[in-house]
Amino acid sequence: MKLITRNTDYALRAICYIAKSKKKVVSVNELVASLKMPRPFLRKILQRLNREGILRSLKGANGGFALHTTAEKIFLTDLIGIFQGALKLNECFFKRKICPNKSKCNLKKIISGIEADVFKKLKKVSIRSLLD
Amino acid sequence: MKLITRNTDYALRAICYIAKSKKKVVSVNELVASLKMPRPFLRKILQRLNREGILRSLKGANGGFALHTTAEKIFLTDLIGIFQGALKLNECFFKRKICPNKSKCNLKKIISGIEADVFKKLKKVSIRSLLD
DNA sequence: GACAAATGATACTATTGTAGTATCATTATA
DNA sequence: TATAATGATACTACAATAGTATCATTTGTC
Repeated sequence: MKLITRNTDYALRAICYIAKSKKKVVSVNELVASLKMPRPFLRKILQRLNREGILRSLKGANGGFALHTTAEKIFLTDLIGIFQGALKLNECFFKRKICPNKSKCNLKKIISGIEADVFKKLKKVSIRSLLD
Repeated sequence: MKLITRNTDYALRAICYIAKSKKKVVSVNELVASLKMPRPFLRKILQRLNREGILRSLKGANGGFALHTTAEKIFLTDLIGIFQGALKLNECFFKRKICPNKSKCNLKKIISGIEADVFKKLKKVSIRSLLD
Protein backbone atom coordinates (compact mmCIF):
# COMPACT_ATOMS: atom_id res chain seq x y z
CA MET A 1 0.00 0.00 0.00
CA LYS A 2 1.40 3.31 -0.98
CA LEU A 3 0.74 6.56 0.73
CA ILE A 4 2.08 8.36 -2.30
CA THR A 5 1.62 7.29 -5.92
CA ARG A 6 4.01 7.88 -8.76
CA ASN A 7 1.97 10.80 -10.03
CA THR A 8 2.39 12.59 -6.77
CA ASP A 9 6.01 11.61 -6.42
CA TYR A 10 6.95 12.87 -9.87
CA ALA A 11 4.99 16.05 -9.30
CA LEU A 12 6.88 16.57 -6.08
CA ARG A 13 10.26 16.11 -7.66
CA ALA A 14 9.44 18.31 -10.61
CA ILE A 15 8.18 21.08 -8.38
CA CYS A 16 11.27 20.81 -6.19
CA TYR A 17 13.47 21.04 -9.27
CA ILE A 18 11.67 24.14 -10.48
CA ALA A 19 11.82 25.68 -7.02
CA LYS A 20 15.57 25.14 -6.84
CA SER A 21 16.26 26.26 -10.40
CA LYS A 22 17.76 29.69 -10.96
CA LYS A 23 15.63 30.13 -14.04
CA LYS A 24 12.07 30.70 -12.99
CA VAL A 25 10.66 29.00 -16.05
CA VAL A 26 11.78 25.44 -16.72
CA SER A 27 10.92 23.46 -19.83
CA VAL A 28 9.79 19.86 -19.90
CA ASN A 29 12.93 19.07 -21.86
CA GLU A 30 15.13 20.17 -19.01
CA LEU A 31 13.05 18.34 -16.42
CA VAL A 32 13.12 15.11 -18.40
CA ALA A 33 16.86 15.36 -18.90
CA SER A 34 17.52 15.96 -15.23
CA LEU A 35 14.91 13.84 -13.53
CA LYS A 36 14.78 10.87 -15.92
CA MET A 37 11.04 10.59 -16.03
CA PRO A 38 8.94 9.48 -19.00
CA ARG A 39 8.31 12.60 -21.01
CA PRO A 40 4.62 12.28 -21.92
CA PHE A 41 3.72 11.19 -18.41
CA LEU A 42 5.52 14.12 -16.88
CA ARG A 43 3.87 16.43 -19.37
CA LYS A 44 0.49 15.21 -18.30
CA ILE A 45 1.35 15.78 -14.68
CA LEU A 46 2.64 19.29 -15.27
CA GLN A 47 -0.39 20.23 -17.30
CA ARG A 48 -2.54 19.10 -14.44
CA LEU A 49 -0.53 21.12 -11.96
CA ASN A 50 -1.05 24.12 -14.18
CA ARG A 51 -4.80 23.62 -14.32
CA GLU A 52 -4.88 23.19 -10.57
CA GLY A 53 -3.05 26.44 -9.94
CA ILE A 54 0.13 24.98 -8.48
CA LEU A 55 2.27 25.82 -11.48
CA ARG A 56 1.77 28.32 -14.25
CA SER A 57 2.75 27.59 -17.81
CA LEU A 58 4.19 29.68 -20.61
CA LYS A 59 3.54 28.51 -24.11
CA GLY A 60 5.69 28.99 -27.16
CA ALA A 61 9.43 29.08 -27.63
CA ASN A 62 11.31 29.54 -24.35
CA GLY A 63 8.15 28.47 -22.60
CA GLY A 64 7.85 26.02 -19.76
CA PHE A 65 6.57 25.85 -16.23
CA ALA A 66 7.09 28.04 -13.19
CA LEU A 67 5.75 28.01 -9.67
CA HIS A 68 2.48 29.83 -9.45
CA THR A 69 3.16 30.60 -5.81
CA THR A 70 6.12 30.03 -3.49
CA ALA A 71 7.56 26.77 -2.20
CA GLU A 72 6.34 27.60 1.28
CA LYS A 73 2.76 27.57 0.15
CA ILE A 74 2.67 24.24 -1.66
CA PHE A 75 1.99 21.25 0.57
CA LEU A 76 2.24 17.55 0.09
CA THR A 77 -1.45 17.30 0.90
CA ASP A 78 -2.21 19.55 -2.08
CA LEU A 79 -0.50 17.14 -4.44
CA ILE A 80 -2.05 14.09 -2.86
CA GLY A 81 -5.42 15.76 -3.14
CA ILE A 82 -4.90 16.43 -6.83
CA PHE A 83 -3.51 13.07 -7.91
CA GLN A 84 -4.97 10.68 -5.41
CA GLY A 85 -8.12 12.37 -4.22
CA ALA A 86 -8.81 13.44 -0.68
CA LEU A 87 -6.99 11.28 1.82
CA LYS A 88 -9.48 8.75 3.13
CA LEU A 89 -8.31 5.66 4.90
CA ASN A 90 -11.63 4.69 6.38
CA GLU A 91 -14.04 3.79 3.63
CA CYS A 92 -16.65 1.41 4.92
CA PHE A 93 -17.35 -1.55 2.66
CA PHE A 94 -20.83 -1.93 3.99
CA LYS A 95 -22.06 1.45 2.86
CA ARG A 96 -25.07 0.28 0.93
CA LYS A 97 -25.87 -2.73 2.98
CA ILE A 98 -27.01 -2.88 6.54
CA CYS A 99 -23.95 -2.19 8.63
CA PRO A 100 -25.39 -2.76 12.08
CA ASN A 101 -22.61 -0.82 13.68
CA LYS A 102 -22.68 2.35 11.65
CA SER A 103 -22.00 5.24 13.96
CA LYS A 104 -20.53 3.17 16.76
CA CYS A 105 -18.29 0.97 14.66
CA ASN A 106 -15.12 0.61 16.65
CA LEU A 107 -12.99 -0.04 13.63
CA LYS A 108 -14.21 3.05 11.88
CA LYS A 109 -13.38 5.16 14.88
CA ILE A 110 -9.90 3.76 15.09
CA ILE A 111 -9.16 4.26 11.43
CA SER A 112 -10.63 7.73 11.37
CA GLY A 113 -8.32 8.59 14.23
CA ILE A 114 -5.32 7.29 12.35
CA GLU A 115 -6.42 9.14 9.24
CA ALA A 116 -6.67 12.44 11.09
CA ASP A 117 -3.22 11.86 12.47
CA VAL A 118 -1.64 11.05 9.12
CA PHE A 119 -3.30 14.04 7.56
CA LYS A 120 -2.05 16.33 10.27
CA LYS A 121 1.50 15.22 9.66
CA LEU A 122 1.32 15.42 5.89
CA LYS A 123 -0.22 18.84 6.07
CA LYS A 124 2.94 20.19 7.62
CA VAL A 125 5.12 19.08 4.73
CA SER A 126 5.70 21.94 2.33
CA ILE A 127 7.83 21.85 -0.79
CA ARG A 128 10.09 24.28 1.00
CA SER A 129 10.68 21.78 3.78
CA LEU A 130 11.80 19.17 1.26
CA LEU A 131 14.43 21.31 -0.38
CA ASP A 132 17.10 20.70 2.29
CA MET B 1 -6.60 4.99 -0.69
CA LYS B 2 -7.63 2.30 1.68
CA LEU B 3 -5.79 1.27 4.77
CA ILE B 4 -7.85 -1.90 4.85
CA THR B 5 -8.98 -3.88 1.83
CA ARG B 6 -12.15 -5.88 1.51
CA ASN B 7 -10.31 -9.12 2.15
CA THR B 8 -9.14 -7.89 5.50
CA ASP B 9 -12.45 -6.31 6.34
CA TYR B 10 -14.42 -9.48 5.64
CA ALA B 11 -11.89 -11.56 7.55
CA LEU B 12 -12.28 -9.22 10.49
CA ARG B 13 -16.04 -9.44 10.52
CA ALA B 14 -16.06 -13.19 10.11
CA ILE B 15 -13.61 -13.66 12.95
CA CYS B 16 -15.60 -11.32 15.16
CA TYR B 17 -18.73 -13.29 14.39
CA ILE B 18 -17.07 -16.57 15.27
CA ALA B 19 -15.63 -15.07 18.43
CA LYS B 20 -19.04 -13.89 19.57
CA SER B 21 -20.86 -17.09 18.59
CA LYS B 22 -21.86 -19.51 21.33
CA LYS B 23 -21.05 -22.42 19.08
CA LYS B 24 -17.33 -22.70 18.76
CA VAL B 25 -17.49 -24.01 15.20
CA VAL B 26 -19.35 -21.91 12.67
CA SER B 27 -20.11 -22.99 9.11
CA VAL B 28 -19.70 -20.84 6.03
CA ASN B 29 -23.45 -21.18 5.52
CA GLU B 30 -24.16 -19.45 8.77
CA LEU B 31 -21.58 -16.74 8.15
CA VAL B 32 -22.93 -15.99 4.70
CA ALA B 33 -26.48 -15.85 6.00
CA SER B 34 -25.56 -13.48 8.80
CA LEU B 35 -22.90 -11.32 7.25
CA LYS B 36 -24.21 -11.08 3.68
CA MET B 37 -20.89 -11.66 2.01
CA PRO B 38 -20.32 -13.42 -1.31
CA ARG B 39 -20.00 -17.09 -0.44
CA PRO B 40 -17.05 -18.18 -2.60
CA PHE B 41 -15.07 -15.11 -1.71
CA LEU B 42 -15.62 -15.63 1.98
CA ARG B 43 -14.70 -19.26 1.62
CA LYS B 44 -11.41 -18.31 0.05
CA ILE B 45 -10.70 -15.92 2.88
CA LEU B 46 -11.52 -18.45 5.58
CA GLN B 47 -9.38 -21.11 3.95
CA ARG B 48 -6.53 -18.68 3.96
CA LEU B 49 -7.05 -17.87 7.62
CA ASN B 50 -6.95 -21.58 8.33
CA ARG B 51 -3.68 -22.03 6.48
CA GLU B 52 -2.24 -19.03 8.29
CA GLY B 53 -3.12 -20.42 11.71
CA ILE B 54 -5.68 -17.79 12.68
CA LEU B 55 -8.63 -20.13 12.36
CA ARG B 56 -8.83 -23.91 12.38
CA SER B 57 -11.22 -25.82 10.18
CA LEU B 58 -13.27 -28.97 10.62
CA LYS B 59 -14.20 -30.83 7.51
CA GLY B 60 -17.26 -32.95 6.91
CA ALA B 61 -20.81 -32.67 8.13
CA ASN B 62 -21.18 -30.26 11.06
CA GLY B 63 -17.83 -28.86 10.10
CA GLY B 64 -16.89 -25.24 9.88
CA PHE B 65 -14.38 -22.79 11.29
CA ALA B 66 -13.31 -21.96 14.81
CA LEU B 67 -10.75 -19.64 16.31
CA HIS B 68 -7.37 -21.28 16.53
CA THR B 69 -6.47 -19.08 19.44
CA THR B 70 -8.35 -16.44 21.47
CA ALA B 71 -9.72 -13.09 20.40
CA GLU B 72 -7.15 -11.35 22.56
CA LYS B 73 -4.34 -12.81 20.51
CA ILE B 74 -5.49 -11.89 17.02
CA PHE B 75 -4.53 -8.43 15.88
CA LEU B 76 -5.56 -6.27 12.99
CA THR B 77 -1.96 -6.17 11.88
CA ASP B 78 -2.00 -9.95 11.51
CA LEU B 79 -4.87 -9.76 9.06
CA ILE B 80 -3.37 -6.86 7.18
CA GLY B 81 -0.13 -8.81 6.96
CA ILE B 82 -1.89 -11.81 5.51
CA PHE B 83 -4.13 -10.12 2.97
CA GLN B 84 -2.26 -6.97 2.12
CA GLY B 85 1.35 -7.78 2.83
CA ALA B 86 3.51 -6.03 5.39
CA LEU B 87 2.44 -2.45 5.89
CA LYS B 88 4.74 -0.26 3.86
CA LEU B 89 3.82 3.27 3.07
CA ASN B 90 7.23 4.42 1.95
CA GLU B 91 8.24 2.62 -1.21
CA CYS B 92 10.69 4.70 -3.19
CA PHE B 93 9.96 4.91 -6.90
CA PHE B 94 13.56 5.54 -7.72
CA LYS B 95 14.89 2.29 -6.41
CA ARG B 96 16.64 1.13 -9.52
CA LYS B 97 17.61 4.48 -10.82
CA ILE B 98 19.96 6.97 -9.34
CA CYS B 99 18.10 8.55 -6.49
CA PRO B 100 20.61 11.18 -5.43
CA ASN B 101 19.03 11.52 -2.04
CA LYS B 102 18.86 7.91 -0.94
CA SER B 103 19.61 7.82 2.74
CA LYS B 104 18.97 11.47 3.39
CA CYS B 105 15.75 11.79 1.43
CA ASN B 106 13.54 14.02 3.53
CA LEU B 107 10.36 12.63 2.14
CA LYS B 108 11.36 9.09 2.92
CA LYS B 109 12.09 10.00 6.50
CA ILE B 110 8.76 11.69 6.92
CA ILE B 111 6.80 8.82 5.45
CA SER B 112 8.73 6.23 7.39
CA GLY B 113 7.85 8.13 10.53
CA ILE B 114 4.18 8.13 9.65
CA GLU B 115 4.34 4.46 8.80
CA ALA B 116 5.84 3.57 12.16
CA ASP B 117 3.12 5.57 13.84
CA VAL B 118 0.29 3.95 11.93
CA PHE B 119 1.72 0.52 12.59
CA LYS B 120 2.01 1.20 16.29
CA LYS B 121 -1.63 2.12 16.47
CA LEU B 122 -2.86 -0.78 14.40
CA LYS B 123 -0.83 -3.21 16.42
CA LYS B 124 -2.86 -2.42 19.48
CA VAL B 125 -6.14 -3.38 17.85
CA SER B 126 -7.10 -6.92 18.77
CA ILE B 127 -10.24 -8.74 17.72
CA ARG B 128 -11.20 -8.65 21.38
CA SER B 129 -11.09 -4.86 21.37
CA LEU B 130 -13.52 -4.74 18.45
CA LEU B 131 -16.19 -6.90 20.06
CA ASP B 132 -17.65 -4.13 22.25
C1' DG C 1 -21.43 -48.47 2.76
C1' DA C 2 -23.90 -44.71 0.54
C1' DC C 3 -25.16 -40.14 0.77
C1' DA C 4 -25.08 -35.52 2.22
C1' DA C 5 -22.81 -31.73 4.24
C1' DA C 6 -19.08 -29.57 4.97
C1' DT C 7 -14.03 -27.73 3.76
C1' DG C 8 -9.42 -27.98 0.53
C1' DA C 9 -7.27 -26.71 -3.55
C1' DT C 10 -6.82 -24.45 -7.64
C1' DA C 11 -7.63 -22.06 -11.77
C1' DC C 12 -10.16 -18.78 -13.89
C1' DT C 13 -12.66 -14.00 -14.81
C1' DA C 14 -13.98 -9.08 -13.76
C1' DT C 15 -13.21 -4.56 -12.20
C1' DT C 16 -10.60 -0.74 -10.95
C1' DG C 17 -6.79 2.29 -10.33
C1' DT C 18 -2.30 3.48 -11.68
C1' DA C 19 0.99 4.26 -15.22
C1' DG C 20 2.03 5.52 -19.45
C1' DT C 21 1.64 6.64 -24.79
C1' DA C 22 0.21 9.08 -28.95
C1' DT C 23 -1.47 12.77 -31.55
C1' DC C 24 -3.12 16.92 -33.07
C1' DA C 25 -4.19 21.82 -31.82
C1' DT C 26 -2.55 26.19 -30.09
C1' DT C 27 0.64 29.80 -28.85
C1' DA C 28 4.83 32.66 -28.72
C1' DT C 29 9.37 33.92 -30.17
C1' DA C 30 13.04 34.73 -33.34
C1' DT D 1 6.91 31.76 -41.23
C1' DA D 2 9.37 28.12 -39.04
C1' DT D 3 10.18 26.26 -34.73
C1' DA D 4 9.94 25.33 -29.98
C1' DA D 5 7.24 25.05 -26.63
C1' DT D 6 2.51 23.78 -23.98
C1' DG D 7 -2.94 22.37 -24.22
C1' DA D 8 -6.25 18.95 -24.77
C1' DT D 9 -7.77 14.54 -25.29
C1' DA D 10 -8.16 9.83 -26.31
C1' DC D 11 -6.05 5.71 -26.12
C1' DT D 12 -3.26 1.40 -24.25
C1' DA D 13 -0.74 -1.43 -20.57
C1' DC D 14 -0.19 -3.35 -16.23
C1' DA D 15 -1.07 -4.69 -11.56
C1' DA D 16 -3.90 -5.29 -7.52
C1' DT D 17 -8.19 -6.21 -5.78
C1' DA D 18 -12.46 -8.64 -5.95
C1' DG D 19 -14.84 -12.30 -7.08
C1' DT D 20 -16.42 -17.00 -9.46
C1' DA D 21 -16.37 -21.90 -10.65
C1' DT D 22 -15.25 -26.53 -10.12
C1' DC D 23 -13.64 -30.71 -8.59
C1' DA D 24 -11.38 -33.31 -4.71
C1' DT D 25 -11.48 -34.72 0.05
C1' DT D 26 -13.23 -35.54 4.61
C1' DT D 27 -16.76 -36.73 8.10
C1' DG D 28 -21.15 -37.63 10.26
C1' DT D 29 -25.63 -40.10 9.82
C1' DC D 30 -28.95 -43.37 8.13
